[in-house]
Amino acid sequence: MITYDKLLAQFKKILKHKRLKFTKQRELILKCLYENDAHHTPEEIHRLLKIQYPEAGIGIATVYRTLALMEESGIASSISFGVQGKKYELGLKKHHDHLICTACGKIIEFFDETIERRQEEIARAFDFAMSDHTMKIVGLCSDCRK
Amino acid sequence: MITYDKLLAQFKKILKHKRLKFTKQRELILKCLYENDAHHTPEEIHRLLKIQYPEAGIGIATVYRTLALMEESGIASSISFGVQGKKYELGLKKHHDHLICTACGKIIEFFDETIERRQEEIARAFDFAMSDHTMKIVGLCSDCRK
DNA sequence: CTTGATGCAAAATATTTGCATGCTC
DNA sequence: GAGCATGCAAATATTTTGCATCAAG
Repeated sequence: MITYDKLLAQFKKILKHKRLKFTKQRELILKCLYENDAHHTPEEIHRLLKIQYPEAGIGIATVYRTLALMEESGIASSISFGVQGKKYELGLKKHHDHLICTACGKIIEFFDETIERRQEEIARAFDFAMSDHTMKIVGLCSDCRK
Repeated sequence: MITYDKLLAQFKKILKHKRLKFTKQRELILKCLYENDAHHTPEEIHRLLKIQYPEAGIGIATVYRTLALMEESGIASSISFGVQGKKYELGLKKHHDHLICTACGKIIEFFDETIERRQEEIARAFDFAMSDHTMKIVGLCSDCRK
């Protein structure tokens, strides 16, 4: 897993390249994604930030704007889970896919070489320049079947 | 592809089994999904219905309620595309996955045996009772790269 | 006739935007 | 200092709900 310092450096580099500014809010949102490495909605991230850094007083609009910016730059990525809307996670992790339990909401990440390779072949077959791909397996985890 | 009559029969069967009623609105929404076989948001479906069957005066709430019901019963299924929110399609087609062009929004469906098999193996490996799975490949189609 | 379904409008959510002000660079 | 970023509140957009009425079984 990437260290926070490297992540931060990468983020700063992207900001500089886009001539955007590095602000305390952007740093805290990045840190929040790093430290709470599950998948969170913008609301959840906002709530976490208000609890962890109440003095910063980060507004919800900034959270939305920053997450959009991060997704656009590849620093974060989002995935949609049915009803609950978009959830974000850091995007610089190794690529992976998700298993989602419909009962408890648990999310398990996995990586599978066979699937990765096959996706590339399919994109090629349809003459698609693949920029991203996601796979979700939905079901009941072992705990919830007990 | 399933015929409309078969689809309708299946839908009626499900409704009867759930002790729900077969209404003109539900029929029209089903027909709309059948005839416009792309992927549509609830709003789009509502708009189509207002154009095609203005005299029915179907309300947006009914569209939402009916799509939820159909998804729950497997008659329809939804997929989320980034910003644009949930889109619905008929769920009784053969299972398939999607290629999505980020430039023109085109959606291509495909089916791949290797991926299907591998997904089952992965679910088994994590002791997951898989109920559904989706895969999206995002990128630029050949037309949009020209 | 009983009970679920509908449309409407209001409510609840979710997300985006305008703008005055504050902070990076 | 110039210009982007921020917070706030208002504006939008999206989805759900309450309720009186309608219609299917």
